[in-house]
Amino acid sequence: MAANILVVEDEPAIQELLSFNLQQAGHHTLNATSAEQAFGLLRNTLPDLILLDWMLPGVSGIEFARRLKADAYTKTIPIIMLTARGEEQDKIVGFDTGADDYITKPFSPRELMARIKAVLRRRAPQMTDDPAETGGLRLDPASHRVTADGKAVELGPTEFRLLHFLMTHTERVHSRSQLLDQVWGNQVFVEDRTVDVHIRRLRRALEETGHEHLIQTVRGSGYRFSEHE
Amino acid sequence: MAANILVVEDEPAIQELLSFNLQQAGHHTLNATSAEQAFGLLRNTLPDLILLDWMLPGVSGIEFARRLKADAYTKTIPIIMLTARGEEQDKIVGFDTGADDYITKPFSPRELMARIKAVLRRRAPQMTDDPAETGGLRLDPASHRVTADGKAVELGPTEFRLLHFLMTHTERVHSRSQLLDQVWGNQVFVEDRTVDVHIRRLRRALEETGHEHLIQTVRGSGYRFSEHE
DNA sequence: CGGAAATATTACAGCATGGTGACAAGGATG
DNA sequence: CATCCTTGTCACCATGCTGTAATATTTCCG
Repeated sequence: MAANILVVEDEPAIQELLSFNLQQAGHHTLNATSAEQAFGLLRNTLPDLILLDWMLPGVSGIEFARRLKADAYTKTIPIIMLTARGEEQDKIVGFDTGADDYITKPFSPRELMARIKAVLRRRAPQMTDDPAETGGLRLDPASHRVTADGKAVELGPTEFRLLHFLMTHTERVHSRSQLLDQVWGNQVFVEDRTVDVHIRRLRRALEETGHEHLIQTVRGSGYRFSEHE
Repeated sequence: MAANILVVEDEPAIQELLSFNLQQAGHHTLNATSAEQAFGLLRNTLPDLILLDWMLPGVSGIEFARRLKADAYTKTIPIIMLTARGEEQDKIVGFDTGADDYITKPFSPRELMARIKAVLRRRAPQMTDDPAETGGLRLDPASHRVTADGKAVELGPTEFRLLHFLMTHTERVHSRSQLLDQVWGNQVFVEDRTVDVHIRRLRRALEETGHEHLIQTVRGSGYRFSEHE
């Protein structure tokens, strides 16, 4: 868990309710009461998910979502729409703007949490605390442990995050800059080549148990985590 | 157990019934017959849980709950709602205000106690008086005693609470700020590094019997209680 | 085969992080 | 009032982690 979630909601009571429940679940929250304020916050940090009220004073929620999806920097951020109206028509329009999910008031906190987890699982599996298990490796985010065939693997913080991302996005090539974005964060300025070094460190740690073949180089493209070959 | 429970209920008969059962179960009770009176009591002490009647003269129970959840000082207190109406609609609104559970009159004392225990366990397992036992350590909240392989361990109050929390949430990394929230309380402002010092004090106390390995550092993340390694 | 481009590997300096002991303020106790 | 205990903070130190650059190796292609 531990995602940064931006809540855009003008009604203080609901704002409070949402923030409280999110924090209870271990997330960090950013709060905005209008689309304008939200844009200001987005200039500093990009959240992992946005909870967005349908109806907002000034720029409406739906217009806000449209703008986010039009901007390359923000268009990948998952959005969950909140609305008082439960009409089918609205849902369709909501999805059209790029909302990833939809929840109608009144809702139970339990349901909201379930949807958040579902969206994060789809868009950013490494953000949840579900254990990942592939090719003899097991990585448990909750206890922050990695084992290879049952034996403990020692990793530094960056290698841990790197492996976590790779294990939740297997059988896929990731370029160095994609890895920097996903593992380091999209605002960090670091040499592309630095990725090579951390891949090296990760491989060395996996050599202990002979699992280094899981981390594969794709010449000209990047790296891949794969069970095959 | 031994939690402080605030009962907000205007009907004397039910008030009496609740208080009696709660005290029977070893809890301390505070009584209020209206939301106004309850607010007065909250200025002095924050209870561990609130039993709240849905219908109250003056400010209604649901409005009372909403206000509690809007205040940073009280918003973390679990609330169990009492209502005569068993309609589904009510339940949904109840959860919206942040009530943690729901019970409809008439109810059996047995059921009520079970729900109270469940809520306390969910919100703060270390608040129940179930003894915790792991890796040779035994911590008994009721007698406020800790033993390591049968030998007594001397701990200060903070170290006791810290160990209690860790033993009820093992095999999991806790960041310093999570520990501050859970062990110190979320209204305290204390340096993150203070946690280190108390971890040190806890470890030193456990060194006497060679159990200090149970408290593990996860560099860059926090601390963990674990039997392994 | 020769050479260029891409990747692997190593070394290292700077920085971040956690461990530790000391200490003063505050509270409880007698 | 004196004393003891607890608590939070700080300063200092040791260690681990990180990014970069320099060097070695591999791969690809004419």
